[in-house]
Amino acid sequence: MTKELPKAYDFKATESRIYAMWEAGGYFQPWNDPNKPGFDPSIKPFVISIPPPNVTGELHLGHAMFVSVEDLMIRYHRMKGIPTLWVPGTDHAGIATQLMVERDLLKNEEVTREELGREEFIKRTWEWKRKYGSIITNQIRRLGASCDWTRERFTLDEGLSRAVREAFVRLYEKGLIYRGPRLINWSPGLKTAVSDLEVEYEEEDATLYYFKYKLKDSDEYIPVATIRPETILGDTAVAVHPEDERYKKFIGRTAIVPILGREIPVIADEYVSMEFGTGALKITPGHDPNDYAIAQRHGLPIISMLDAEAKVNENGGKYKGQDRFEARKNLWADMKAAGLVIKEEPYRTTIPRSQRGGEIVEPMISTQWFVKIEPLAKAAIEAVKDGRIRIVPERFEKVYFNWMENIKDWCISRQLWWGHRIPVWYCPEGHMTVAREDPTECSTCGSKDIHQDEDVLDTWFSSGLWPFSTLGWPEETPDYKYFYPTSYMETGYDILFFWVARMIMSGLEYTGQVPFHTVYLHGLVRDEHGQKMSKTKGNVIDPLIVMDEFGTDALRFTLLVGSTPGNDMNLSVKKVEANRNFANKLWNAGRFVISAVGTLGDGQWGMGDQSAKPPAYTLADSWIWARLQGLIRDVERQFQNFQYGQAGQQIYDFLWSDFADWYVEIAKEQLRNAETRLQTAETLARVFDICLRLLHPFTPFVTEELWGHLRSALLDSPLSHLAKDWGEALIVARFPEPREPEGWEEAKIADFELIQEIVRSIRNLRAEKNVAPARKIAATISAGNKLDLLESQKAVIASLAGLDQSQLSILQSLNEKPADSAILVVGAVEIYLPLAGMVDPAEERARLEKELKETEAHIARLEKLLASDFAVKAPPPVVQKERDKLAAYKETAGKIKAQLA
RNA sequence: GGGCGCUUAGCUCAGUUGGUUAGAGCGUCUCUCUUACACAGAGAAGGUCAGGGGUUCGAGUCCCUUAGCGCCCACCA
Repeated sequence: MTKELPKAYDFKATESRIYAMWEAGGYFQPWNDPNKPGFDPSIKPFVISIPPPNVTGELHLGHAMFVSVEDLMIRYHRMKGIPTLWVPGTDHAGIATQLMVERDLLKNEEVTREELGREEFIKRTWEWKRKYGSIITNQIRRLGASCDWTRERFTLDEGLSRAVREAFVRLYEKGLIYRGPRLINWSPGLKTAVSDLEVEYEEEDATLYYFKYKLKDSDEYIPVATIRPETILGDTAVAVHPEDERYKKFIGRTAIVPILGREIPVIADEYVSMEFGTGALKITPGHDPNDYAIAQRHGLPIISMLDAEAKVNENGGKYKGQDRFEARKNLWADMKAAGLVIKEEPYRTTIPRSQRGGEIVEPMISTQWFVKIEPLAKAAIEAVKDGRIRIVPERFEKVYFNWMENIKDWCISRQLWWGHRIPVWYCPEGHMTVAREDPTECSTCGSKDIHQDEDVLDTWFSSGLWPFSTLGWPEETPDYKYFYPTSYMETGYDILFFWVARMIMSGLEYTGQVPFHTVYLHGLVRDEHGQKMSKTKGNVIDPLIVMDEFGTDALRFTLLVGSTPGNDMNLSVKKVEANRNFANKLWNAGRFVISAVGTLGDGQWGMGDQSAKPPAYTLADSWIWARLQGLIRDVERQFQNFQYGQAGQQIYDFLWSDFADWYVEIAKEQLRNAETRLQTAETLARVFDICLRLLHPFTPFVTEELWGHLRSALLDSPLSHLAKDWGEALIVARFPEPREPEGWEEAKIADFELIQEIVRSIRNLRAEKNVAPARKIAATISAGNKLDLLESQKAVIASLAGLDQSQLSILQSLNEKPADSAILVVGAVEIYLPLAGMVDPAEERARLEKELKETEAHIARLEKLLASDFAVKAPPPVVQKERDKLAAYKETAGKIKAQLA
């Protein structure tokens, strides 16, 4: 006897215990490990690198989503018997972490990072990381992530830092990294350069300022419009279109910069649009990318007029020291006073804002480090084009190509402290020493007076190396040799460019191989109405709270089922609740199966007669088995096609509808019968076992728990042979293998479906007539050629339809119709339910007539169909199916007509 | 300005080689605390699959087109 399991699944008592069991049991580590004895290099592993969450992060639904999907992929492959490795780790997240520590310092110690100094600040940040870095990884554990924590990495740890240096130096030596002054995106709040990707363009209300650009020695002027008047201070030309009749005459003349009085040329450039604005353009090469390009073409000087905090610098005359917006106001007022203003008008335009701080990004000239990206991009495009990398869903390949083909050089230096410091040293002579190991002298002149570049690298530079740096690269470690390249890269489509594209480029460049062969992109999780979750909107769903309330399995199942690759999903707590109910349903189905197995050997049912010939399986036994085989085939196909949601949905439906609603109900009856008891318990156990295996990648906790109970129940029972080879934990049990359908399956399914229809039609009528569910009623069935089938299923029909079996007679045909009966027709089967006092002949007639009408409509439709080209052009099996349907309808119609006659 | 996605039951969504009565969950209505489960069971109502056109024997599914919504990319002051 197994001990009684609680009526409701208690996930709280289960999850942490199960997870600890897995982790302690070493199940998360690949069974074929190149660092251990007995390693076989010929077995191909399945590998995923985790998208490393920010080390300072707190769990959100994005994490829950990727963990759910990746853990499903990993568990599925592990259960297929493949050596499986999921490498976990965290990202140092330069800007995010630095900001967080700075804020903390300011709050708690009222000290800025500058006051603290670089060295001390970094020390503090490491302390912070040590203190809080495990929060996120523990939260990921809570989601059930079966990653190999013995291989956990951090982007700033020693090995990865070595990888970053190696990568930098190699690129530099190849001439693919260069340093120089360029127009970059400057974030004045963060006081650092950011890459193009880190700038977000939002359409906002702005003002378009029109003013006069006076010409030298003349009263004439060129009208010019701008959104940022303060940049007038950095103007080095006024440009017009060469064919513009209005301004042609001014080309080559000199204009006077308002207030400053500087003299600048009027130039002609075809970039200028005659239709837009005033048709004349002020050129500020130091603070605008287009102007910068024009200045390059015309050899114009470039003036920077803002400092690192976006305050006007010495080039701005009397506005020096003013903030850019302050200067805008003041300059404009002065120009107004000077009579240079034409007008202002409201204008909608896109404003560049920092992805991180949110403040307006300023284009500025600055000396930074860049990666020459084109050769890298070319190889990365090729890898997807020739199929070495497949992107799922496929439409993102187009997005990928579009971005890669228009990619610009990547600004990789950041004026931050928290990150990988650029491995370049300068001597007083200005020589650069680029080295893998910290040098002690200048490699050119030997000077000992060298200092390292102050900047750190963009965080994405190190995450771009993640799939191989975590495995030991640049060392040819056993892990690297065996597990690289990895298999799937699973992540959100929102970081396709930031991360995926860069991993592909760097993987190809440094390792000469694609870092993974499949990219699977999931969508974003939104709230139940499709709104982006945000703290300000207050619609954030916290996965931790959801897990507390409904359990991890419920959350995982919700995220996996009902969403489609690459599509955003709307999540509501209601859905999670529904899936908590599913976990509970599974639990209780399990309790039933376990108790059925557990009571086998106790003699209560007079069992133990091993000499008796094992009886044939019942129709229900065969049916559920056949349905299960179909399910296994479907699930396998869907896993191959990345249709995890579909697969989960189908398992859900099978479990709830086929297994629980039908088979379990029938099993209750079969368990009461000594002849069918053993086989029923066996079928219950075998089917349920397979369900648990199929479901385990989706809902690992409840399945593992139940499987353990089922296993021990079986081992204590006459069915112990079933569990003999099960092993100790479901996590490493074999995933069901699909089999070719056997010949008998289809017929058994059809037979059972007839029984289902009969039962359903009786239930339906009972409900219609308000027959109390507990009331057993009599019935007479005219079975025609289904006599044998129905006779064999008599007990099933009786118990499921609430009939009194002793008053249920099944005959081939009736000589006389029972009086006072409701009549149901299912194909060729007629069912008479003597419901004295409840049957109104007129009502009955009306019901039958309605049914006849419906049936005849079907017949007409099918006859028409079969008379059309369909019969000749459609594939024969499809046509045959319709013919069979028609025959069934005709039979029904015939029976009803006879009743009505 | 390009590109992509979405539009299916009151709500949120599935529906991948096109197969003929379109599914689920939640919600609604009626019964039932039946010895796995009321986090449940039985039954029911509810959709011209955004509009239009086309291909096909057959279209929610493929093609074209229109509209609405959303997203990504892009240097028009």
